[in-house]
Amino acid sequence: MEPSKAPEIFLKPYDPAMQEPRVLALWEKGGYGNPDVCVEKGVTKTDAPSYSIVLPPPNVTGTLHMGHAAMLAIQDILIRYHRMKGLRTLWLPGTDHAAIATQSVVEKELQKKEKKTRHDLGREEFLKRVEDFAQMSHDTIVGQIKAMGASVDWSREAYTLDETRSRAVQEAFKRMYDAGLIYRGNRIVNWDPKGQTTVSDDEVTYEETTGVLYTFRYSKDFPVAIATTRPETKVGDTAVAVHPNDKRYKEFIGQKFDVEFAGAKLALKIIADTAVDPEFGTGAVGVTPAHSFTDWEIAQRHELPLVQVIDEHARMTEAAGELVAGKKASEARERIVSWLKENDLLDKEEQTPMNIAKADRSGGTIEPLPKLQWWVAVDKEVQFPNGKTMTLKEWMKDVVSSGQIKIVPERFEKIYYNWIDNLRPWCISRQIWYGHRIPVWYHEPKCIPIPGRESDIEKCIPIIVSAERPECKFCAAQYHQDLDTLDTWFSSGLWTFSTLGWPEKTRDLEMYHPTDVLETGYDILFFWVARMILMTGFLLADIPFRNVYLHGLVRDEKGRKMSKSLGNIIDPLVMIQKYGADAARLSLIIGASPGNDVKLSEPRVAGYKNFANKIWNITRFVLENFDVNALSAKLNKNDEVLLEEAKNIAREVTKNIEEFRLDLAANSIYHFVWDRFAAEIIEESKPIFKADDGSPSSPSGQAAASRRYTLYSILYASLKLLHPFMPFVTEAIWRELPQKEAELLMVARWPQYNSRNV
RNA sequence: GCACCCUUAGCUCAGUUGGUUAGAGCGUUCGAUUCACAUUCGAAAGGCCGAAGGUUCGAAUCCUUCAGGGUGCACCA
Repeated sequence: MEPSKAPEIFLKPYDPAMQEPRVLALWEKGGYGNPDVCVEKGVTKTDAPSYSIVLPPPNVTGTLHMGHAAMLAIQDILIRYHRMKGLRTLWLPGTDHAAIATQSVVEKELQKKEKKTRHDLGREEFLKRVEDFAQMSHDTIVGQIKAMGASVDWSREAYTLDETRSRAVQEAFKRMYDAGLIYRGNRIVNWDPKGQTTVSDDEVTYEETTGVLYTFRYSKDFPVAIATTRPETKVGDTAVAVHPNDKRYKEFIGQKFDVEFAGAKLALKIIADTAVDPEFGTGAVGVTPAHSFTDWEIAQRHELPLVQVIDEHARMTEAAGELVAGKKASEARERIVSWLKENDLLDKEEQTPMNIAKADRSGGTIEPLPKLQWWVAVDKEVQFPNGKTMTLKEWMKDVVSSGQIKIVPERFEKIYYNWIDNLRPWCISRQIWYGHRIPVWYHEPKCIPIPGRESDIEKCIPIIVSAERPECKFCAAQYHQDLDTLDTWFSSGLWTFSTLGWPEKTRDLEMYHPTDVLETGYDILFFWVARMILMTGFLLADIPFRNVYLHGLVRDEKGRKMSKSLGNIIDPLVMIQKYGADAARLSLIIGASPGNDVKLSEPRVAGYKNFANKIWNITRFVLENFDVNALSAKLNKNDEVLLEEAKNIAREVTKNIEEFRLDLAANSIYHFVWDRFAAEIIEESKPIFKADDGSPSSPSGQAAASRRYTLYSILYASLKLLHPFMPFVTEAIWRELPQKEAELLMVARWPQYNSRNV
C-alpha cells in the first residue's frame, strides 16, 4: 500500500496573505452566510431552530479598531459554531449613522481644510458632505469586516438611516407619542455649548478637579449665609433651601426677602427641603432652578419661579443684571466674587473637590439650561401591547430579574439595575443636522384662522406627528417640521427588529426575533443595551435578545486605552496583513475572559501565526502518511483511546462555547492540537509507520493502517473544532482533504462527541 | 458616599461549584535538530497565589478586615 503524497501546497509554510483571499472567494461563492441559502442547499434542515445575532453597527466615523475586531471575532465564533451545529443561523450586519459623532468628524474636517462651519454651507449642502463621508467610511468598514472573516449575511445589510430604518423610527416615535411616552417639555437639559446641542445624561462624563467653595451672604441684612462653587449662577437664585429639621434656620422658613445682589434684584423665599444636606457648607443652599438639576427639582416641589441667567453660548443673559449681563460665565464669576469682597459679604473661600461635567463627544463643559425638548418618560405608567400596565423602568428591571434576559458576566446586572434606579427622563432631541429628523410638525408661532371660518380654528391641531408634511383643513398656517434630529440611540434602540423589517410583519421578524445574543463592549451597556430593552418592550412587548454577552475593552500592552494622541493604536488590518486574520482573532480571544479588558501587543499576535503554520504542517504529515484504504481499517485499542481523547476535547470545547467561555474553548483546542496531537501523538506515530511492512494482514501493516485512520480522524475533528476560531487556515486545509462530508468546512457538522464517530 | 472588578512566574493572564506536587503564552538560560514544521523539539530557572485573621480534614478558590490599582453610579450648595 503506497501512502498518498500530500498536496504540494503544504511543502511551503502557511501563507495567510495568499490563502485568505482565496478562502474569502470560496465563502462568497458558497453564499452560506445567508441562512436561506443554507436551507436551499440542504445544509440546514427546513425546520431547524433559528439562531440569530445582529451585529452592533459600527459608527460610520472612519475605520474599525481592535475593539471592533474583538467583537467580530467573538460573534463569528458563536455564529460559525451554531451554523455547524445545524441551526438556521443569521448574523445580520449593518452600520450606524452615529449622528453627533459623524457630524462632528465632518465638521472638524471642514474647519481644518476649508475654514468653514456647517452654517456656511447650509443644511442641505452640509448633509451631502456628511453622506459622502459616511458612504466612504461604510465601504472601508465593509472591507474590514470581510477581512476579519466574519460570516455575516450581506444580503440583509442595514443602515440606521436608510429607508426601512427611517420608517421604523417614525413609527416608533408615533406610537410612543400616542401613548404619552414621548412628550415635549421644558426641563433642564445637559447643554453642550461647544457642540451647540443637548446631550443625554449618559453622554456626560465627569472630571475630578479642585474648585473653590465660596461662603457668602446675598446682602448685609440677609439672615443666612450660603456656600457655592458657582457664584455666577447666584444672580438666578429664587430661593434659599434648608433642611426642615435644621434648628439653626427653623425660624426663617417661609420668610421672603428682596435683595440687591451683584446688580440683580432677587426675590428669595426661604424654604425647607430634605434634599439639603445640613452638614455641607452652611447647611443652606441658594436655589438656582434654571442651572442645576437638583435645584430645578426643588423648584418643582415648591413652585418656585425660574430665572435663566446663562445662555446657549455660556454667556450671561440680560436677566443676570447689569453687573455681568453679556459677559462670559467665567468672567462673571470673577466679577461677582470681587463684588462680594468689595461689599464685605464674602465669609470664606476654601478649596473643595468637585466634578466638572464634560460632553463626551465634543469635550465642551456642560451647562445645565432649561430648554423645550423632546423626552421619553421612564416613570410614566403606560399600557404595553401585551395589555400590561407599567412604567418603562419597571419593564427594564423585570425582564432581567425574571431571567428572560441573561447578562454575562452576571455582575453587570447590578450595574444595570443601579443605572435604572437613577434614570431620569431621556432627552431625545438634538440640535444637529445629521440624523433622523423629528417627525413632528407645528403651527408655530400660532394658528392663523381661515377668513370666514374663524371658529374652525378650535378644531385645529397645532402639533402633529407624521412622516410627511400634513395639510391643515382648519387653519391657514403652514405646518413646519421640527428642526431637531433624534438621539442616535433612538434608532439604535430599534436595531434588533428594525433590521428584520419592522413595522412590517415579515417572515424574518417572526423567525429571528428575539435574537439569541447581543454581544458588545460593556461600555455601551447603558447607551444601547438598556435602550434596546426599553424600546423593544414597549413596541413589541418582547425582549430584543435572550443573552447579553459583554466583552472587555482592548487596551495596549500597558493597559491604556488605544488612542491617536498616545500613538499606541494597533490597526487590525495591519495585523491581518502581517500575521493573518486567524492569528489576529486568536490573539483577541485567548486570555480574554468575559467582561475583562484585554491587553494586546504585537508579539502576542505574532505568536498565533506560528500556530496556524503548526496546523498546516500537521496536515502535511497526516496526508503524507494517509491512504483512503485506511478508512476501513480495524482500530487498535491504543487508537481507540486516542479517538476517545479527541472526543473529550470536543466535549470540552463545546461546553465552553455554550457557556461563553470562548477563551477557555480556544485554549483547550490550541493545547490539544499542539502539545498532544503534534508533539506526542504524531511523534509516536513515526516508528509505527517506519515499521510498516506494507502488508495489510501483517501486525505492522495493520497497526499502521489503524494509525493512519486515527491521525486523519483527529485532524478532521480538530479542523472542525478550530474552525470557528481560525476559519481561514482550517478552510484552506479542508479544501485539500481527500475525504470529507461537505464542500466547505463552514457548513460541515460540528463533532458529535456522543456518538462513536469523531 | 454606594457598588463592582483586579492583585497568581520577569511580563500578559488561566485556574468555572474548595480536593493530590499551582498552569499557559511571551521572555530568559542550556541543549537537540539531513527527521511534517526556516514558525521545530527537549529541559531548566523562576511563585510563602496583595496583607492579616477566620471557616474547614483540606483554601489561590468561601467569610471578615485592611492595602494598592481600576471602573460604574450618585453627590457636587
